[in-house]
Amino acid sequence: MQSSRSMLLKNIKTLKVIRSEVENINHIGLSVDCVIFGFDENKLKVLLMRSDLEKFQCKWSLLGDLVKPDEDLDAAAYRILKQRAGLDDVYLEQVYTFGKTNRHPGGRVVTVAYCSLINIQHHKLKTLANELHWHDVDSVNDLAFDHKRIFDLSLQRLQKRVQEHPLGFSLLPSKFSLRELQNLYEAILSIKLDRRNFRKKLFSMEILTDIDEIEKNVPHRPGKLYKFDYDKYERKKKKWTGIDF
Amino acid sequence: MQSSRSMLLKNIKTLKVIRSEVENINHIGLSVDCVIFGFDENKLKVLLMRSDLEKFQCKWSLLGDLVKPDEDLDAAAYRILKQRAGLDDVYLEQVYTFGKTNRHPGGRVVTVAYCSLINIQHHKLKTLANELHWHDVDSVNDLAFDHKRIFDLSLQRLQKRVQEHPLGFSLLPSKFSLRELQNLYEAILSIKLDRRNFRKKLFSMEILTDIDEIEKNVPHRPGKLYKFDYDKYERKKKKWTGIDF
DNA sequence: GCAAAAGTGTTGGAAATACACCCATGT
DNA sequence: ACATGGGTGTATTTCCAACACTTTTGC
Repeated sequence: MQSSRSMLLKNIKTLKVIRSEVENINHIGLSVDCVIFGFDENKLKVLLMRSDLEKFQCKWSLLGDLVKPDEDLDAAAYRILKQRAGLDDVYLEQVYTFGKTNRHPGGRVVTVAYCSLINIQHHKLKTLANELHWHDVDSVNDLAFDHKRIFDLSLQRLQKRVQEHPLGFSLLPSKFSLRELQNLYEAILSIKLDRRNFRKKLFSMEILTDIDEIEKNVPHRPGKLYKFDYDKYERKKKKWTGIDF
Repeated sequence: MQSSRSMLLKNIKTLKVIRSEVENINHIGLSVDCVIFGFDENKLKVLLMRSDLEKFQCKWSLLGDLVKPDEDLDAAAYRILKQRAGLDDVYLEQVYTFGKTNRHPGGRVVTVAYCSLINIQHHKLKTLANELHWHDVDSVNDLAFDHKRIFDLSLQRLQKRVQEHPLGFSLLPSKFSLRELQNLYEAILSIKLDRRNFRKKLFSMEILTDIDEIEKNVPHRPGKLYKFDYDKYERKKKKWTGIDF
């Protein structure tokens, strides 16, 4: 105990030492990159802009910026989304942190990826700076920096999360038909689903409210419209125990 | 298009500008904290040490340190684990990044949490500096910094991951009885499982090899010992599509 | 009336659950 | 002999997957 005590003392650091290490020695830049998914024309989309960086001018990039020293990490993500795309009222979720020393040509910059799902109709882009616009996810390649890796991982994460939580609804208008919902899942997961089983499943979850309206102006029999009932979901959501791999 | 082009030019940054921002303006410390889980005496454990920091001397903390400017983030995690606990040959997985401005009293330090599962018998701690030792997970409270939050989230993540992937095996000796395996799952998930159904499930997965040995020195009928067969798992693991929330 | 998508049930198989008795070993 | 946990099987239920025809609307 005495020896462990002396080791403890040997290694002890004061706040001043830490502060000096951070300010004078450990110059690591910290940035946030946002991967914003949307859904339109039955396709999953992602929001990209032209890179700010001279070197990458011709390449597309995620929406990112350096974190300010007095800014919470989450706050930085929201600020960046607001600044880069004028988007507000959007729920962001942290995905992963990328920290290879050589990932940024301008020096050591570690980046934290955030992702979000938004309804393209409800969140009109308020700026088009840097040629900001929506791209089909399957046409994304060769992004600036390591953004392709970030994008790939975010998409993977989305595919998993969307199966575990009712995130998909935030990509749709608040009133939607079951066909739209199914198209969404098929697009995100790149699979085909059986229509009858899909309906059965969704109805049995009892998270949809039939609002007694139908589609308009479709060149075929109109479908019924539903709303997602968040409260019902909260009450019913399953606890998850059991081994399953 | 012309206006978007001019906006593009207005905002453009050279590498030099970025470098200067990182070095002169954005002083954000970056650290890694490791949450190391182990299993012993039928209890889930976590490795803690006394905080390095004067201010937190009386509190327990995770194993952490600042990331060096020329060190990959993952490498930093492995280095810290080696340095703090003498542990090698351990698989680390990134969990989450914590970035509140006020989380560290020594200034702005953002930390990336990593977690790991190790077999306490096979990885004897090679140092006891800072009173490093194993704590029962349910007796953990009031850690230094925001380490309790980090710990809680890591445990949550572990509980989830362990149901989706055969991670649990790395907490056990390479030869183990089904009872030990079941105890492990019960400890991690804090639930009771039916013994017969548990066996049935595991056998039907065909990921265990019967090595034709039995337990020794137990005060009751000895159980058979098994090994985890990673190759079989790789061949059989399920792809996962379907909605399930 | 025709094209296009909406809406609807049943069945068989697989997997999960619940549950109770005998067996092998150490003391 | 007894205490302790090891080992085993069956019946029931629940969930999932596969599958085809009729209905409603716009044109």
